[in-house]
Amino acid sequence: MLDPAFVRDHQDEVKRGLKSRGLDADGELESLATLENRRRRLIPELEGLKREQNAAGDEVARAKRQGKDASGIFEANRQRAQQIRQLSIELDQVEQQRSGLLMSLPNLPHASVPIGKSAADNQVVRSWGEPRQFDFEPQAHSDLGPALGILDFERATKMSGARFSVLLGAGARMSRALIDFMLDLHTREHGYTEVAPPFLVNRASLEGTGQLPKFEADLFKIAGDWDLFLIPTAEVPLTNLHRAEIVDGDTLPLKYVAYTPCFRSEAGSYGADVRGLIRQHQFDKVELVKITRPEDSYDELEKLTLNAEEVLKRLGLPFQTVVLSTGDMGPTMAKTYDLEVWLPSQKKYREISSCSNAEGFQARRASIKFKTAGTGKAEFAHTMNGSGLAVGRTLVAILENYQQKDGSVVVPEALRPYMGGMEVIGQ
RNA sequence: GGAGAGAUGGCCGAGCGGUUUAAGGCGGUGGUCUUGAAAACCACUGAACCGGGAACGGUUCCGGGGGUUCGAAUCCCUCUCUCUCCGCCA
Repeated sequence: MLDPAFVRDHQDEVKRGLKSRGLDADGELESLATLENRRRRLIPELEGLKREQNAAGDEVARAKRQGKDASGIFEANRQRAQQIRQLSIELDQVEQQRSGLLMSLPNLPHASVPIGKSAADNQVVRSWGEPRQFDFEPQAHSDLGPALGILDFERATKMSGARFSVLLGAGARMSRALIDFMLDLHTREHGYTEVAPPFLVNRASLEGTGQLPKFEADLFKIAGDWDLFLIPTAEVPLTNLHRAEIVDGDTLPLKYVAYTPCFRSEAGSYGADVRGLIRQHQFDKVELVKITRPEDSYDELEKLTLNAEEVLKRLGLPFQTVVLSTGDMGPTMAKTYDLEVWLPSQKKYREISSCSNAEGFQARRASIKFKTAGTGKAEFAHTMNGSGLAVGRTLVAILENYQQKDGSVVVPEALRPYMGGMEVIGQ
């Protein structure tokens, strides 16, 4: 949610920001301004009446104490009470419409974000490593994996349907090793606190991070008399750790890392990606979340992005980091870096991590505030998150980048201690 | 799943229709005293919104929502959560 006071006082800036996302919200902003005015007329009126009501209550109490009859003022009180009821209903409606509009507006892009219409306008900010030159035609992971007996799509379809997968033997082992490796790196070297959160969350949590109310269709909801959803990312439980809290400013930045499975229904087909591990209804991810002071958030976003990049470096996987253009960014985010890993079979860099600063957008929806002892009042924090990394896609990248001519796969050195010293899969 | 008891400020805890502007205590902050500290004493001690340049003033908030009433922390309904006992269970 945008800051209502900022929207009220900076109409043009807000219009411009939303237009850069390709959204013409002039109509919404006008309605919002009207509601804002009505609200600010109603509140003082209502408060004045309540003040009178309080005074009248004292008067009755005083009279009763003195044994007098106070029923003479009851008629006036009754009329005022009726007026208060009516105004309250009116104010309620205004506030509901107002917050509905506010909740529907996306975040404003940060000034450093390139303006563009789509992913084509994203900009590469740096790259690392050189794509390997193969002296044979590299296979896709969706061929390599099944051939090695470590990946099985057909049996997954039998038990769960399309876009699920089964990992077997060294494949399952490598997935577990990757999770361990990533968690160790981020907790021991990057200072994040490991969290094991629930995989089911309520509606309020998803509203806090911005998945609801707009994107319910992308989520798996639990059947029966439950208002619970499978998490689409650990960003949801981690950011909601401090929902409706005022945290001690001295503890900032808060840094959390969690491994969780992620569940996304995302209807529709995506060509070749449907075949392999790239786009699944269920996938594993190690997620980084930070809650920071507003003035530190862009520094912290840079650090968080580097923390995610470090995983790829240690695994020896070539990648590039791109800053998303205004047209390609998610609606809750003010700035997003994607890490894209090299996939030899596609001869392309493909997204493996997304690191974003939501600024105060989620903090306002989820009411995450901080306050430093002695100095002033509670203030909304900034929140950010990034994959560190998507485990399934990392497995894909390893299989494809470390494959050998005979179809075996070398285990990256950094991962061997986590796999009982295994050096090669499939020999 | 069954039976029962609860939810009050940072924490504990009183209040059960109108001097509650939420008693009292603990904790915290500042001060007095002291060479310093402790103790004692004094003062202050949350959030949201509205008006205002600010100082400040006002309204709301006793788990959430709804109702009864001139008036609700207090009465009624409902939801959520917590605790105790029984059953089941990794």
